[in-house]
Amino acid sequence: MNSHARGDGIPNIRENRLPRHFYQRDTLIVVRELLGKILVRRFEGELLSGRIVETEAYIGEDDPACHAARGLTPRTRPMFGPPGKAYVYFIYGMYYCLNAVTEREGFPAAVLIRALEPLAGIETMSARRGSPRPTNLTNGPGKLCQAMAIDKSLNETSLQGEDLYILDGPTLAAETIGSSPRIGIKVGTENPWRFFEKANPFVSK
DNA sequence: ACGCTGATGAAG
DNA sequence: TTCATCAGCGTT
Repeated sequence: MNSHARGDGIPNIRENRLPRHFYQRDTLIVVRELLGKILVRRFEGELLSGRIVETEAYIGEDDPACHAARGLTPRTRPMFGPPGKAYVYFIYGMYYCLNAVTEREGFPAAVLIRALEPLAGIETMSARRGSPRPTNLTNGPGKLCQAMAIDKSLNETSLQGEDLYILDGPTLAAETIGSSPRIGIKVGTENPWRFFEKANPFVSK
């Protein structure tokens, strides 16, 4: 029985979680297919969720913008590990960023989740963000982590677990996906490895 | 355009 | 131990 055929009208959330093999593929495929999927965070008994509308790919030790370009260190270890786990890092002294680890174990790569379209738990997320407008809640990698209470305690946790996971959803049509160089980096700008849903107001600035 | 803020890794 | 760097954000 699949998740749409339970007969009780309640989606089978567990079975809808993206499996590990979704992530164990070419990062340039995963970075596009993650658009439209649903990021879910269980926090203090409440489910906070949002539809992924912007992502970036960081691919291997030869990508100068990838943290793994300096090799295996304590910080970058999650990217060298098995796919389907979270890589959460602290940046600029104030913010966290969430990545989904991709590719086979031993090949360091990940997809940075840059923006969400808020779905559930909007009241809680607004309060955590200091009550900004809905379009200013999760339109940036640091903002969405603040809204969803994602910090280093979730580093290296499975994305098929109970506290943080990504649900399957319809893959976006290619013509609705835009791309550009990645944001905030000074190297690797020749690669247009940022992807976003065109004309979506929840994409970052 | 700039200041906030602290982890990170390289240099010494 | 110092130092430069930094995949961000908010305010100016």
